[in-house]
Amino acid sequence: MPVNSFEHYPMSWKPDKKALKRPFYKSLASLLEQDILNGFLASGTKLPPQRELADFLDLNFTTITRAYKICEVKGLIYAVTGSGTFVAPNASRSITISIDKTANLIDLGFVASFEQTNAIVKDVFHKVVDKSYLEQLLNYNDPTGIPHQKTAALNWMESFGIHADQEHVAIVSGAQNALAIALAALFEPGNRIATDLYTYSNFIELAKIFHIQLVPILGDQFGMLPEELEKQCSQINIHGIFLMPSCSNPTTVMIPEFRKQELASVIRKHRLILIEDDIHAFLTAGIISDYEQPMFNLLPEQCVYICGTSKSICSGLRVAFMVFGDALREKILQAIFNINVKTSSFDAEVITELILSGKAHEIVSQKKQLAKSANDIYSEYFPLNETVGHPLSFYRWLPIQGHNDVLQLETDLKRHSIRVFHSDRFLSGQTTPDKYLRIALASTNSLDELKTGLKILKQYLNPKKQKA
Amino acid sequence: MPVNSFEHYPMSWKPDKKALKRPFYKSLASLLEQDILNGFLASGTKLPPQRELADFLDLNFTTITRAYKICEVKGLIYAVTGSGTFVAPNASRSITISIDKTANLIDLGFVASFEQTNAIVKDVFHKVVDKSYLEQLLNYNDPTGIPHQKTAALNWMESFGIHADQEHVAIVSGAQNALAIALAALFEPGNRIATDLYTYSNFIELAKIFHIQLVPILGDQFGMLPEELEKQCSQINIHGIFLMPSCSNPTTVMIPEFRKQELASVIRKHRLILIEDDIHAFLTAGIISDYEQPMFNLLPEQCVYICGTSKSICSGLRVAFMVFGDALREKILQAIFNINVKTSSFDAEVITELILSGKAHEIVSQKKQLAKSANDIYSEYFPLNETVGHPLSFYRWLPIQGHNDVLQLETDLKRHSIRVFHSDRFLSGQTTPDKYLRIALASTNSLDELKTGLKILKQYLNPKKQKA
DNA sequence: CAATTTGTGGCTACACATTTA
DNA sequence: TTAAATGTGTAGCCACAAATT
Repeated sequence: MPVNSFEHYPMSWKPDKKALKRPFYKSLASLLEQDILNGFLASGTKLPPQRELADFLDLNFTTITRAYKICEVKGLIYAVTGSGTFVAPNASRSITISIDKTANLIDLGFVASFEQTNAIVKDVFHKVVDKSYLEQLLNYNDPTGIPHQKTAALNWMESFGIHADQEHVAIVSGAQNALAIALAALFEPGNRIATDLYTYSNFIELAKIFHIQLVPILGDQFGMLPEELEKQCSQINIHGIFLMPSCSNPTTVMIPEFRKQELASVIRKHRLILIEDDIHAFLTAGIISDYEQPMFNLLPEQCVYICGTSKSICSGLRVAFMVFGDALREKILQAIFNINVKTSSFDAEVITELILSGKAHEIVSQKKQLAKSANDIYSEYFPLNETVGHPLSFYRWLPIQGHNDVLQLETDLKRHSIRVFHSDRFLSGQTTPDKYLRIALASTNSLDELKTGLKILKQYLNPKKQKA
Repeated sequence: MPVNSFEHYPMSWKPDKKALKRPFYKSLASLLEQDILNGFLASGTKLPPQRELADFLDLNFTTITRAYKICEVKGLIYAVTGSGTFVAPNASRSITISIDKTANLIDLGFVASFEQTNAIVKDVFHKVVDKSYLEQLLNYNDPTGIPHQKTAALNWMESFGIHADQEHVAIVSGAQNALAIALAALFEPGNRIATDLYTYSNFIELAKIFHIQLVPILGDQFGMLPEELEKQCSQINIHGIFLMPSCSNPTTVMIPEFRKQELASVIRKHRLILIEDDIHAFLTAGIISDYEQPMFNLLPEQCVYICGTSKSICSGLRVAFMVFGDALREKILQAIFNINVKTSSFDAEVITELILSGKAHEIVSQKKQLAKSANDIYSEYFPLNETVGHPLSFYRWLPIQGHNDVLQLETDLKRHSIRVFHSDRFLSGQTTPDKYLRIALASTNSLDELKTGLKILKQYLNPKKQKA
């Protein structure tokens, strides 16, 4: 029997003692999961401390620890030593972001890539199907890419500062696919990966699939703070780190060279595996003055560099390049064979042809121009703070106030024909008081439609000013 | 201190007590892993019982359990209640099978798909690039397939007995990719999946990646034995089952209708999730008299049906169809978005065009003809046992004797310019006394090359007869 | 800065199921 | 058939680390 009565000290969660079956820890975890998914326990709710709940249920407190752990690994709750256990921000729903053309909405949510440039790609298809070696693209050969395709890939990445050889590059089916391969190849369930407080939501979901725990690290305008990373690394066992130095998703933060060096030194010291998603390299290298090199160059033996072509060249062709050190090579190749077998050599050939013919550069400059225009339009509605963020980003990070109910805000805006995502979707760990919206600029059918969307959004967020 | 001295009772493995650091269980697991990977402990070696080792190391025996468990999940060892713990057959190497054109070998190892038919595919490419809607294939839209592509897919599968609607089919990047998606979507680390004793080696590796334990189930000439499945299910908690009813890889066993019914009833009773890999449907439906329907029809709500087009139509275009019940739909779609984002709409369009134009059927009949010829050639060298196995299989399962050292046999044959895989690569669990070779018939550049290969192989396996 | 709260991780105890002899 | 051997799974105990007060 419990020693104390808890009737006077209300606990936020009082599971029915009679509903508990053996094994207790599984049964309790499933009760908690149900109550969270059914909405009885809202995001951010503090759960009873382990010892208190144990006393209430007349169990040993480590049995509660076990139950809480199950829910934590599922991403339903998170625990902070010293302060307690809380219901996670995105506990009750998936935050995977995918395209959605079913409703007739102005899409400021999913980040596409100014699909207007795809007309240029069309021509190249004709050229590729007339190649004499077309038939050689249709078999199982060269699962990581045909040599001349890899050469083109290396050529493409050279302008971003990447230097590698044929043995240390592989062609995979898009950047997201590369992330899945990296997680499968290099991490195990229960491993921890450091990320920015706000990070790419599909990476969060991917981590959930592989049961990898994300450890949010504080940052400033220059990206993740090295001393915060150092602190976490010295406290708990962290295995990897995920960064998008050229332009973080969703915050648009660029990491300058000095910060890259500092971070690299912490990463080196603690032997973390760095996953560098450089999907925005084409918007940054040679354009932004601070940009010197990818972090891969600083840590070649403990880094996977991922360069997707969906944002820069063509989204429908699912092609990305992975570059990796020799120490990681074998594992990554195995994971590629097991998850993809190979990537369509035809798709890779079209990308190759686009690169070699110079059309890829043409597309990139068109996309840059479109990004410039879209950002100009954006700044008409929401003036940019000059000191923060990438000027050509395909999305913007808009601070908002007084809209704490994420689901409500997104739903409300849908009623106004706008699809947009709230910052809580991008939270890698606990919730924060600051709230934002990520506004995709590259997904509308035209810049005019973008204008319409931003106008509606502004009116919604700030109705008084608009009326005046 | 240990109570007994073990100097007189030699244990197969005596870890150095002094090398143990805290935490003991991790330290011990890593010692064991090292000794297995370095070859000090050979496949099949019986490890000391948990209690005995605990006594020797002066630890509690459940600490040993933990250490053993870590290695078991990694696939290094396997435990059998009552009889002990043993080093796994494929502990010290990856058994992923991928194409390898680097050496100049006759490939009887990797199963390709008579790539001679790819010339037919070439023509269709020209037709597709001239489509008016080509540009619509180059964006992020329709991540699970464009409606008319799904219609073609359903059309294609209808002849195999599959009936489903647009909402319950998705296009993914090949059958192996579909398996990865199914495992990611529907299972968790530590879950168990029942398989045949010998099963598709890349599925074994995929299970390792996702930390899913395979439970080998005995079978006979008609496939897995329902009573054996029932026995395992009632003993331990099994979550899923993997079957290739049309033609098991590597054994070429076909499951007849009566056995499908029996298995389905056990699967239904224990609510297993069935992963049905029907990559050989095109060789079976309408050809083999026993074939009536896929198991998906018997268990539509708890089955993922996977129909790859790499073996039947074209291997270089990475396209497979997944069909699933409503209960599994949401999870599978999420996994597709997270692992692939989407599959190239262009590749899917080529497959669609091949299906709609009837060229796919033309390819299939050519492949069947080639398979027939290849099997005829095979039977000249190794007479077929009429009662077992698929007559048109792209590979054969050859019983051998006296070649227990897998690595040695494969290496020896490589020296004779033959690439071939030993049955141990396909073992889902403990080792067996019977030994086989899987002989791929669909991967040589010509049927003549196949003849040469089989001749060398026969000579190697049976030198005396050859001399006579 | 010390005491307290709260979570983490590792080792032990033990009941139980299956297999083998 | 029974006893012994052997692995499985759950719960409890405890030292400790971090954060809060």
